[in-house]
Amino acid sequence: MPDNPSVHGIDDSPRGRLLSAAARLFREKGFDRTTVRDIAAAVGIQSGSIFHHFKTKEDILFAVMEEVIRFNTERLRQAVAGADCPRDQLRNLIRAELTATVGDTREAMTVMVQEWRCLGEDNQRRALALRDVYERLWLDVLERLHAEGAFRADPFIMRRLLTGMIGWSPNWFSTNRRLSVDDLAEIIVERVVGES
Amino acid sequence: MPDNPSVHGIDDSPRGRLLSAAARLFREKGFDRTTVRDIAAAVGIQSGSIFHHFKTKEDILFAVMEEVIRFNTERLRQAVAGADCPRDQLRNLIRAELTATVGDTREAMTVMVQEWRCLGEDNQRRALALRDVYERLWLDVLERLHAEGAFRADPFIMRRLLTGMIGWSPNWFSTNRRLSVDDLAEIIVERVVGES
DNA sequence: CACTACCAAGCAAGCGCTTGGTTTGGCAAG
DNA sequence: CTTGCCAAACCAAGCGCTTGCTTGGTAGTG
Repeated sequence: MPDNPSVHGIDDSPRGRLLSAAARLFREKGFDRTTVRDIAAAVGIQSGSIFHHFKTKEDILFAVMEEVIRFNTERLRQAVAGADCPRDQLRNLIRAELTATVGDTREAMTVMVQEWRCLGEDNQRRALALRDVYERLWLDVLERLHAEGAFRADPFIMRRLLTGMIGWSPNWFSTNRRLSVDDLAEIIVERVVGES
Repeated sequence: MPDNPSVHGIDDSPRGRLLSAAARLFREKGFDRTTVRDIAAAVGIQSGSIFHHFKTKEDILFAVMEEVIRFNTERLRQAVAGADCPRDQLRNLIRAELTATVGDTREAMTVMVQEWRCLGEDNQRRALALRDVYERLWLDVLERLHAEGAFRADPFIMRRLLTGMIGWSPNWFSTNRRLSVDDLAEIIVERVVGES
């Protein structure tokens, strides 16, 4: 029965332990290559017992995504609330999403980006609704910066470029190197408002 | 027998038609959710007949990736050769990779980014070797720009941010909108050397 | 005794791949 | 012009295995 470092924002009920293990496995091997037997073995139960907690395998994936979106939406809210001017809010947002992406919710965030299409239509719609709230927080700040003349490009497009830069980072960023999350955040800020 | 728009850089031999169909399906449904029966049906043959052309299903995936890397490495070479100063070379590189990513080799490029882990170890190493050549072309130009003082950040990191921005674009960029590939390329250039 | 959490066993479906044989197009010998 | 032949391309059938999920029952707790 291997131990499992739990993902931030998920409790350690049986259901929670299942979610953390699933998030890790989904990231390592992908949703399709992860079997319910893998997940069960990771928390030390029989494969059939999973279906006492979740109706289907896809429901596990959706639950992982739902938890991580809710947790990080709250994190973004505090990031915006923790600064006064839009420029500092942007820095906080980038730090927050970077932390989510390469830090404490890394597993689940990666899963959310990469395994989107493994959800059925209904679950995709439900997840999209949650994502809209999340994206609104970004756009509000970016639109304010744009209005101030901090950058020329369309705020929607700027957000897409940011999503790309930040979303790709788990593929190369390593925590134990010279570059810290704050360092990287600063570099990304400069991609938006220019090197001062 | 449904018709299949062939991917650029792939001929229309039986093998080539198989590759184009596979690239499209891999992108739409992912490697794991695409069955050999799907691919066979897309080109109008029996599932078993596929293994006359490829030893395993994974070999099809690798072949798709190999073709697209070779084709686009050549494209990058011409992009660099087609400009004199590093700044124009950068613009050409961004245009070229954008074209590859949202244009003619869109299917195969997306597959290469997303289905990397579906390759076995050997094939991953072989693909990585091809990618190194591709990345060298980028780094040469970025290092020259950095030496000129066009930007402060580490060229390696700058390349990673560019990979993220460009690699994410197929998830939102639409060909038939106001924004052209060249427009987007210009916006991305400005993320590197600043808005003039 | 009810409730949550779990086990042991296994089913039906779908998967990648194999097998042995058939069709097809080109091409040189008679 | 015909014939014989070969290799490439393909078919029809199905094997062995894995998959998600079901079922019927049990241990522990308040």
